[in-house]
Amino acid sequence: MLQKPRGTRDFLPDEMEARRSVEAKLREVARRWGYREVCTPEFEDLELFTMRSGAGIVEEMYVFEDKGGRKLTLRPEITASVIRMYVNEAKVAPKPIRWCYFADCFRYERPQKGRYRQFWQFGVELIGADTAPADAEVILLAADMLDATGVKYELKVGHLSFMKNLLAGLDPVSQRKVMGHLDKKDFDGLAATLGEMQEPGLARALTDLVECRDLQSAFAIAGEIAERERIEKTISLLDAAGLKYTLNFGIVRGLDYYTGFVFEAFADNLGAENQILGGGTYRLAKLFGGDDAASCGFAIGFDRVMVALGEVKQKREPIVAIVCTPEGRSRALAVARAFRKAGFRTETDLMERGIGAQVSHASKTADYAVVIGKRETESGEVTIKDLKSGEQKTVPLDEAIAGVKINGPR
RNA sequence: GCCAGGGUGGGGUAGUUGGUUAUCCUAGAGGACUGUGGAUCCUCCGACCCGGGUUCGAAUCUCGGCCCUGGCCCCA
Repeated sequence: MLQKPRGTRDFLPDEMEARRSVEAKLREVARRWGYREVCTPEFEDLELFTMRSGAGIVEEMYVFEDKGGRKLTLRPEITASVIRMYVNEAKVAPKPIRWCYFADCFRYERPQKGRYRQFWQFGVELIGADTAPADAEVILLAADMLDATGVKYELKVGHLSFMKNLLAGLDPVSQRKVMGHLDKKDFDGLAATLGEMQEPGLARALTDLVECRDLQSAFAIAGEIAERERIEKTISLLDAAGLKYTLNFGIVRGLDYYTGFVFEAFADNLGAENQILGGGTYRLAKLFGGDDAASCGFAIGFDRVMVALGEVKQKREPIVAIVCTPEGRSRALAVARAFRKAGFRTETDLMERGIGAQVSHASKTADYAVVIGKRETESGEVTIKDLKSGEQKTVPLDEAIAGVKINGPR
């Protein structure tokens, strides 16, 4: 039998309804903050991603050549595409630009809990606002969106300038190596590496910085930082808004294109892959041939949020099954039309079953059965049966519709 | 790429010191019945992940692959 490709999933209606419901909550929050949806191609020139992250990421992507010999790739993330789109289409749009997206991405990695080869991201990008209120808005929006889904998480906020300041004396290759240790909290490896570099004194400062949880201490450890005022202003805006977060100056996030604030959120109840959101401030537009617009954005790992939420009880709408005898069938269609017009999900028998078998089927798939037989056709009424309690009554159509409206799903 | 544990009808399972036609529940289809059959009874549908090996004989033992679950690496 044919199988779906490794790391992909099929979604049955129950799961799709749950996903769409969470998606709708995210969309609604984005809408309220003024972030409007954009859409970019599912595949892009390979160069778009290698330009930014180096040739190494080719191993982690779905790369292919089209019939014209173009090197293309299924997008592994969407920020790069959005910024390319900004440079191509919207350079002169009034700033700030507030955009969001919800779309699937592809990475060729080993699947595990919360990690799939096709996965969905809900992200936002704020382009062209290089201020403390801009940074604060994006971080607050991130929290607002996660809160809307009901997921339990911890938000960590950091800023790269502290670490950059401490590492300013090292060459880029050494910086990268040191940050690798810090990202993994590998302090033994850190001390060893710095020892080799004749910089043993740095180990203590970096360890302190990574464990430090307040701004004043961080400044004390890292020394004077040019962005100090901007950082303090942003943090005070977060505090004033009552945001729940912890400061963490060990967040690295690959550094390649992040320039200032970086933040991540982690779900409490996931496995090894528990990061559900990541973002920060960055400058990518210039790399893609545009102006040097400052940007700030994040992406939510939608599938991980769904895993973290687990089996959530969905609010369900009532389902009506029309049950009829052969002589009632044509009126049954009119009755079904009336229920649908009233907004209810309404299904009729397509199997030409007997009335008993229809009720039997309805009891598994619906909340109400509306019986249209010879008697109802003659009287002009309908018999409505509550499939949970078994109670039924024969009433005018309007009354039956009103009853479903009042009582809801059973 | 590496490690561990798994893979039996659509879902859930029994069966593995090798031995008839692979068990049961559920779901699905059909019938009896023809206004509640949502019951009861009957029938049908449908599985040993794939391939090689050992054997008279493999779901069972063995090797390889694929896939699943979780972990490592990575995580833009």
